[in-house]
Amino acid sequence: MVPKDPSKVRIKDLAQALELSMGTVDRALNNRPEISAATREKVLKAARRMGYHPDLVASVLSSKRRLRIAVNLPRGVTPFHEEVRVGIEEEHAALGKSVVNLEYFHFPGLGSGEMAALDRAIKSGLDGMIISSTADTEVKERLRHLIQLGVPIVCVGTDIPGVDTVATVTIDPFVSGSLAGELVGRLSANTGPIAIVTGDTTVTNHRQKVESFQSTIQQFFPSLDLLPAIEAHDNVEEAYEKSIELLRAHPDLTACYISTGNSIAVLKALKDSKMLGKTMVLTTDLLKQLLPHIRSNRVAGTLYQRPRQQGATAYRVLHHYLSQGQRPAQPIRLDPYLIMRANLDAFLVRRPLSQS
Amino acid sequence: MVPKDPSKVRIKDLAQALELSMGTVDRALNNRPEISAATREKVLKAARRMGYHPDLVASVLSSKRRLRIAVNLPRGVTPFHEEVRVGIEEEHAALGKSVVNLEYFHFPGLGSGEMAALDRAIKSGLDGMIISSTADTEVKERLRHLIQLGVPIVCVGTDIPGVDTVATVTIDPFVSGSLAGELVGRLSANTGPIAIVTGDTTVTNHRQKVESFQSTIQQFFPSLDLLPAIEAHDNVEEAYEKSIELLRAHPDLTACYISTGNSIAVLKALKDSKMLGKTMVLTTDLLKQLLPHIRSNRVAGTLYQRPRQQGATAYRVLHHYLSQGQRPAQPIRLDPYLIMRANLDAFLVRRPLSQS
DNA sequence: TTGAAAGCGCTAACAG
DNA sequence: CTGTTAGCGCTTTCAA
Repeated sequence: MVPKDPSKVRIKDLAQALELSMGTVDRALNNRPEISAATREKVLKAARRMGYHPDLVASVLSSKRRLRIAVNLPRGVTPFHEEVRVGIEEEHAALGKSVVNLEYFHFPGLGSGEMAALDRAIKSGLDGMIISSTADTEVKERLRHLIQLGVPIVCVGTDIPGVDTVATVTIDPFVSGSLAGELVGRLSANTGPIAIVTGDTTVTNHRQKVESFQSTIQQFFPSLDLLPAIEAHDNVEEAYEKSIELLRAHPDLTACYISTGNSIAVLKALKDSKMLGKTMVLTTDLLKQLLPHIRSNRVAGTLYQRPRQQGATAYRVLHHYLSQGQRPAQPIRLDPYLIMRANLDAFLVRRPLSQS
Repeated sequence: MVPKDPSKVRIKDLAQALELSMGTVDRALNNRPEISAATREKVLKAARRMGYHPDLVASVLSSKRRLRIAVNLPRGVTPFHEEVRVGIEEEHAALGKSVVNLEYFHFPGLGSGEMAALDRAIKSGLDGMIISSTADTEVKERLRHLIQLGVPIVCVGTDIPGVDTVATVTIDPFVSGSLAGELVGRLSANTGPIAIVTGDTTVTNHRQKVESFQSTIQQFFPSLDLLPAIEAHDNVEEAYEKSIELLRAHPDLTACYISTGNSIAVLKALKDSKMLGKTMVLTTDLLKQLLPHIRSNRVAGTLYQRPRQQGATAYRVLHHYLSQGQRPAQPIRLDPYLIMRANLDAFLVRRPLSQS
């Protein structure tokens, strides 16, 4: 242990140097309204010159308020979001629960009850919000409104086109897509048709994955026959129907890259078309039902999206923005983990899968 | 924002309930000596009963001391450790510099000056320490002594056999080794000799990587001819000599997995033996000199060890131990990133490589 | 061994 | 618009 740095510049020091009161200095430093522009400038300049840095600990202790972060996520349907929630919770604990109040607003599924949950959250008053992607235009409208009111929103999992979030945390679509391309190219026969099943190409993140995958195949494996991307819109039926159709048109499908969470439906279509085990399959999620397929190599591998880390990072970014006012310059992109037959069990040891 | 929880139990509440002073309660709660065993028990019981939880923010603000964490790492030789340092620094900034004082004790290389740096650190007094692996028995002796004095030590990068660190942060050797095995098995011809170059098999982490790799090959690719592991002891000359020897004995080497940071020397040996581009190579680091080899596919891929994340995690774990007294039950293991030709550039975009 | 009281640096309520 | 002052919950003297 060591004594606190005595050379540290405090509000009191600034106040003395400028012959102002601590209250005034505080007002200038924290952008409070009750102060003249002139004094504010003077204070800010002095603060910069003297090297003032706010002491967050003291600030938190002193203010009788805590930040309120709302978490709007579907509950009980997608394992991805269950994991995201765990990550948020863990980071919340690590960063100190005494500073932030976490409040969950669940809804039963993507697109159902989302609006109501959002309205509840808004009504309860909040300083920031973590959400997952949404395609609902009405929801988007509300989000834009929230942002206008100055409430920062962090989106986790995908981006939301048309909504100016403070940050967006996703898997790196370029790394993911190009690695998928490389693996498909190397691990499958080097001729024949290659399919890619995605969510919705109006979502930037989805589109970038597709494009990276495609350009990797074109550049390094030109002998493969790249089929147009299939959009399944995160819908089980749609994914199944379109996959069946695909397999009818291409009964010799060499490989299939499922770039968002639709693997189960696609696998079912493969099975029903008697292609399971013949077509090389690369997925991006890690569901319980997927494990036997990976073990038996019917699924060559999965580019795990690390939902827990995504949740933790989203929380952290929002926390940082709320306490320091800095938003990340770039979208935040995590690198995927490659999980295959051999490393699956070593991976799972440290990472109990949530049910479903 | 929301008012602070008014139902929170404070020291003052305990004091009032027990008809003691805040000072006495504080002494009991923090294991200070100047208190009778009887009152201490009474206080602790009441604290538990009433659900008291210390407010760390207030505690830090009030105490005139800060934690002192020493970082003992080589400087200017291994890019790995440069990155580890960046990670430590970032996490330090994120977790609040006002709580901890970071102090660096550098030394010029693994095994040189390490002892002196350690002694300087010890003499300066410290609450915790982050170090990297060491093979030096004299250094280990000192570390054990430090631990006996109650100074927690977190080891980053590898483990230190025989030293009871509070935590050890490494890449997951099982995931890493088995994934390497899978990739070697799938991406190389399925016959011929396979080599593995490691550091030092007395280091648990190194041994586990080797064993995972071997058992994966044996289980899934039995037609490959697995050669005994080569130990290079993180020494450039040794790595080169032994590789040359290896290649003389096995001029048809199918693949080579370099499981610790010796890739450059091994690649030089491959080149000098005219085998570069013929033998499939899998590495674990990401040096500047390696990039052209990855781009040209002479190196099939690298299982990146994420040194920055390792540093950040090490800091975080130590911080947590120092403030909460909890040590992780298990060694902390990160999963590697697979980097290949196609995703290399997408990966580097967000991650400027340090020089050398 | 215990109690009383003065801060840590900042915020917020109130007065001017 | 600005100044004054009383805390936030805990630690740390200093006195008893």
